[in-house]
Amino acid sequence: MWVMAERATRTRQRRADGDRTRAAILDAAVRLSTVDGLEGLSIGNLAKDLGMSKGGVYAHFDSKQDLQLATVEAAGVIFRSEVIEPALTADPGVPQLLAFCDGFFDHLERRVFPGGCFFAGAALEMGTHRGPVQEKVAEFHSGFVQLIRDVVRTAVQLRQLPPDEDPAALALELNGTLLAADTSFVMYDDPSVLDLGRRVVRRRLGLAVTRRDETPEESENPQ
Amino acid sequence: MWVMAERATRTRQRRADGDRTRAAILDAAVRLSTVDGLEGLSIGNLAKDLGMSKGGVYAHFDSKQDLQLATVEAAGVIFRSEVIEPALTADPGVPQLLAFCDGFFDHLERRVFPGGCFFAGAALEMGTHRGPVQEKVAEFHSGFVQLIRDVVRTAVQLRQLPPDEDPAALALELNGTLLAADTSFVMYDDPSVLDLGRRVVRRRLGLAVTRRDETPEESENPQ
DNA sequence: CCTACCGATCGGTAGG
DNA sequence: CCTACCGATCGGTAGG
Repeated sequence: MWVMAERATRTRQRRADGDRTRAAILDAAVRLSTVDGLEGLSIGNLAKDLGMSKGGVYAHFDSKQDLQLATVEAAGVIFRSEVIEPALTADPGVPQLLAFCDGFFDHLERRVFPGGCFFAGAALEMGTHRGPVQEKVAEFHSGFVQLIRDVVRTAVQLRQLPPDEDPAALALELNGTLLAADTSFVMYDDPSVLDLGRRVVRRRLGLAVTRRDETPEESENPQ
Repeated sequence: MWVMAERATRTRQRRADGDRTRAAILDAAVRLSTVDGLEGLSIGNLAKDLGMSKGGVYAHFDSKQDLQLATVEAAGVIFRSEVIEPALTADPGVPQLLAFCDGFFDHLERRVFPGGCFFAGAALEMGTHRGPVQEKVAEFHSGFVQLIRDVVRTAVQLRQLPPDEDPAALALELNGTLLAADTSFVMYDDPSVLDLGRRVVRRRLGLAVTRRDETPEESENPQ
């Protein structure tokens, strides 16, 4: 009896170690791939970063593509927990839209990913290389855009936005502002573009923008 | 006398051949790098694509970085002639802003670069790799953004846009819409997102958006 | 999870 | 503009 228990414990322990190692590999893979890209990520570099051998990495992933797929998955888990889920606790409609965007700017500023938004980079890099990895990135991207569209639709129903507001159009605008801010932030390493992004989003959602040099009233379009 | 003339002709001919080869290399380099990235671009692949040897490529470029710098330069010349310069023939202010954006959407649709906007990809890829290449990409990027800001300022002066319009904010919004459209276009290979982008830009610039299912009057914000 | 190895390709050079 | 080569690294495998 104790033999079986002992063996079960050992198996559980070993699996737990394996899972921890796998998680550590993926954590490093997500980090490195936001800097070097999903293609630029190499098993050799990854192993060196972790202080282990290439064979050790291959014990957890059958191929580079397998590693890339798991890396996209792991990045999605991080993005969901760091950006999407916190924003979903805000009130439905415009407050949630604002929370998505602010959460995005914040995750850049906190450098959740050292090379900027994982999915912005992955989308442009893998968009030209059709295959399972591109499909997984596209799936996440379209899910995020669809989520924004749904919340815009809710905001319209709640009369927080005008009835003719096109959800797809506003989703493109908001997503675009996030992408442009990410690009400038990565390029110039300057957080001031994130403040500009925050102001743009507030104005577009019809919210007051407080700046030192103007009163909220002046924000109204006088035409 | 004829010897010098002969030699000059030969030299000119040889230089012309060399220039033509160099231009052909850069044309292929721009094309390949929008698909594989500026780092993913390899001298071997480039030579194979051109049907020449690696040594032939190294006869024109001292190093990969030298090739990358020339590739960014060549992409800039293409982007200027295909997008920026045609737009500058439009009337100053809002018409020029519209022309920049329409020109950008058109250059995607015409597949001037097979892998989408060269600079969108290059900015995200090289943003995390500081050096001469990143600086050249950043220089072009900031020049484009500055150009948009200047034209917004002109539009405000011409009273085509409200006096409180923030040039930096509108530049971020327009640039963002272009980036979001590029990302979706590359990812899903679907030109319909370009039409969505065109509508978004027109609306943001206060221009009539004609759609089958609504009159321009309905586009006004009823709040 | 390791060492030791495979063929292919990388950026780059020598010499012509 | 070519061939022939360099050391380093790539993704991946074998065997333990």
